[in-house]
Amino acid sequence: MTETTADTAAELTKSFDPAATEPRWAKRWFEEPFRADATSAREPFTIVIPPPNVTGNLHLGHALDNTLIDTLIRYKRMAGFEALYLPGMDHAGISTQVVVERQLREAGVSRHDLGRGAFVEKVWNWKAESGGVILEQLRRLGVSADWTRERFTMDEGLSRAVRHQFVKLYHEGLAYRGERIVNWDPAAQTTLSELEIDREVRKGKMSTLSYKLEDPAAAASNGEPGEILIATVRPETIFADQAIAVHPDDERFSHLIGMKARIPLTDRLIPIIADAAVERDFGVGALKITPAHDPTDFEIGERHKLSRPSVIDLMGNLTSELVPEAFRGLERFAARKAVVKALTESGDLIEEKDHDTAIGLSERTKVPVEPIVSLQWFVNVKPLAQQVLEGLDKGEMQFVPERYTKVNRDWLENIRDWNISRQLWWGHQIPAWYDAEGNIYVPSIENPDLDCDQDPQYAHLNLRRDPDVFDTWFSSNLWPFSTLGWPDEGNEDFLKFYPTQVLVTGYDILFFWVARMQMAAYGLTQQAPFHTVMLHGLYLDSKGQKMSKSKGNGLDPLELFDQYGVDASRFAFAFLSTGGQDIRHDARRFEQGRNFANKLWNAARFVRLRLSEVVADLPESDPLTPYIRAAAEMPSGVNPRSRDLLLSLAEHKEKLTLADRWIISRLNAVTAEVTAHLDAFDLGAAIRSIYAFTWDEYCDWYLEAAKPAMSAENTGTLATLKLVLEHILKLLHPFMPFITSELYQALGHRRQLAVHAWPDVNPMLQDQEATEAFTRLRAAVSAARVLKNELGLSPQDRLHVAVEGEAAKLVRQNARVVEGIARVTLVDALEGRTLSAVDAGVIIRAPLDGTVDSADWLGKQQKRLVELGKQIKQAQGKLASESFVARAPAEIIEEEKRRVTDFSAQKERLEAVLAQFEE
RNA sequence: GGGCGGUUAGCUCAGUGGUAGAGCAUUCGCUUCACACGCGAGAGGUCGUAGGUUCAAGUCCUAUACCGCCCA
Repeated sequence: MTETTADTAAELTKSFDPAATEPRWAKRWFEEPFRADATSAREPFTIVIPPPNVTGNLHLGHALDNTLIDTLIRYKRMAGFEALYLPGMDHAGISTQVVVERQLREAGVSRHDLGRGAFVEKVWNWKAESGGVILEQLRRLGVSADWTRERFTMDEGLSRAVRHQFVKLYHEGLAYRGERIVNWDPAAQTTLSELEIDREVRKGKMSTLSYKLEDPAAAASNGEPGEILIATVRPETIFADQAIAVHPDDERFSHLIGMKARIPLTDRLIPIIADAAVERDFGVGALKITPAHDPTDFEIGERHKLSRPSVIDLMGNLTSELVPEAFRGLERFAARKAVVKALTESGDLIEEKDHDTAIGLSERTKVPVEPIVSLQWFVNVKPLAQQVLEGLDKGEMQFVPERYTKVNRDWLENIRDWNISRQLWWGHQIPAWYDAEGNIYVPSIENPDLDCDQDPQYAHLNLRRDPDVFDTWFSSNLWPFSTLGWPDEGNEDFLKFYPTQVLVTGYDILFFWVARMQMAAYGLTQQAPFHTVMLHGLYLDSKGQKMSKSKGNGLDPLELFDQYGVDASRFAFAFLSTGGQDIRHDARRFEQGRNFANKLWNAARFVRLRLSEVVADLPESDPLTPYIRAAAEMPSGVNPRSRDLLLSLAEHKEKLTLADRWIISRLNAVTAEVTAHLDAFDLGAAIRSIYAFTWDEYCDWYLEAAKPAMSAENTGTLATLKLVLEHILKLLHPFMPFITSELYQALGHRRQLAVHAWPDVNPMLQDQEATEAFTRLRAAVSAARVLKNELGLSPQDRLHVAVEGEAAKLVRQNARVVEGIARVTLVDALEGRTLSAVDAGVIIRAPLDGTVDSADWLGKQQKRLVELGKQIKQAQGKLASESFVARAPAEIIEEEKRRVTDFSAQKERLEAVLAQFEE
């Protein structure tokens, strides 16, 4: 319906269509990535992404993570930093191997049929074909990553880093091979890390068993003479018992310590020992100690020098000389039943009661994890943890929110040795070799890259390489520096971009990943890997529950992108992320983002439309003309820098209306606010601030106030319209990169918004006078609107109103604005009875006609009077208090005085208005 | 058992010392020439409970209840 000539730019569509905009920019940002320049003089700002699994799909946690990262990166890039967003993936040892093995199984082959070399090749092929979907999904999010620096933990360089790490730790004596208790997955036949285990509470039984004392004359107070009762949830492991433990201060048992008792169903005697780790309240107070099958028992066993025979094999079956023949070969859960039955028959089972037992399930195979003692590679991480703790003491790293510092510390202070070997084929094979006697050979510090079986000095030994690979965390712990070229510390990327500035991730991997990166970084690079750790909460479903595959309550971010748009989703993520709090999914936030995008789109559309209508009539001599014209005739080469323009507008206030001056002043304040929030990593506060300014001030008030001044001669207003919009786009760009890029281009800019400078804050732009005056105008408009509402008028009806009060003059001077926004006509005086609305400094009167229910109206005004009276009394009360006047700061006292004056004036006026109804 | 977080409008959440906020929902009125993914005007909270500090407490301290998470 708007008449546009052929040479003006294409119109923007009536509403924002993410699908028409987002794919174009996403493609561009992938094909022309934001390459960080290691040779620039700019200060670096680096964030490495938490590498997702190569097998993974994008879930909301990733989307949240990367939105926050990209927001910080885009902000810092605009603020003049050499910003590097480094993407990549990890090889996810067990998950990937499980995926490929499943495929093989479907084809009727096992990995053993193929052999190691061929299997690993298969995995690489799988990766090439179907791995890394997640990075493609990530691109939809519009991240400004440097894709030329994409890394994978199995890459040559990163593999070399892993090898160097191991060699160094080995020669320092920190990496060692030994028998320790590990988490064993009997189905996958490998050890697991804690993160690969799902903890669940299941209904189980706690059994009370009777162990007969060697000395029948002795007696424990918790049973019959000659026996001691113990509690256990795993009766099938009694054959591996090495002791019975009681608390040293527990008087029920103190006389028994040092005695022996017989394991039921066997003839074996075990000692009764005292250990403070025993919980006196648990069960009957005494525990059987089975060092080979329980982590706590293992530690107690260490303290008491107990041996640790195992009765459960790697398949999860009972197989040991210690096991009576009747149970030998039984699967562990079948064995439990059989043992319980036998104990019942022998009378040694005293009681069995329901007990909620925490069990661990293998995340990949869903099989209960078996703690077993096994010969594995471990790292003694205590010295490394110590270095991290010292770094924390020196303030070399900060956590946002700060409270996580303590969690980090506690974990580092109570750390256990780390099992790093995995019985898998996919991963970094451990560079350790063994000779016939079992002696260990590891490459030298001087030449870590030389395999021992290739080393001439070992040629005669016929060395065999350890078949195991490292835990995936043993490579992802190097991520902040292995991705930047380490161990080559002379590498220009490493020199420029390490250490990184911020790490953004969920608090759930604080221990697994963050702490391990800290330890690796201090150990290998002698410094902190990042200055700030920004932790966000978990993304929960709308009921507040964790999302999981087993619950089936997962939400697909890609569907949210389809439904609301990516910008809207990013808006929601930022809006919802406050203070590391968990985030409960709320579709309304996505709708809000979508609506906001549309609002902004239409504001821009409106501004462009109006500018294009007047473009032909713009005065050629006016320096603002080219700038205004550029917005209407895109793309244009002539588009002065908005920073300079802003300053020149501030210097030439005569070209500006009150509204122009007000919005520029507000823009300046909001820029300061948003910048401060971003610097404090409070992205939620930043986006809220931009949202409120854009909608409530720019759209609702400024655009309306500017409408009467949108003609060719008012170049100041025309320029302000465009200028403020451009600044909004800049402030919003880190959060909503697609729509802002699109609109910025539509305002006549050739270079994409992402590479433009972040707006400055300039005290010169503050305009207190304009702000106060415009606030009065707003009050007048609101008052007039209230009257129109009370009179039941439709918006088009031109109500005649009169203005009184101290701001009356101001309102008359700006009659055009007030009349335009409120759709009223200002008149000098009104006759007869009037309704009125009273606000700070203004009173708006309108003639009372027959349509209004005056009793209703009067009732409302009476209520208002009472309210005002209360406020006045409250403020007066404060001022009457000696202690308040003596101790409160002067400005607060002034504020209270002002309130009294203000409210009293309002009250008086209202009373005067009401007086006319009293005849 | 130890630690942490939460408890604010019907719902989901902001708000760290100075007159209680947002989005949605709700009531009334609007196809007002950017936007009904919208505009205008309303209604709706003694901020879990009990003490305390302070001129002033949703905000700080102590205790307590309930919900959730982490560690053992």
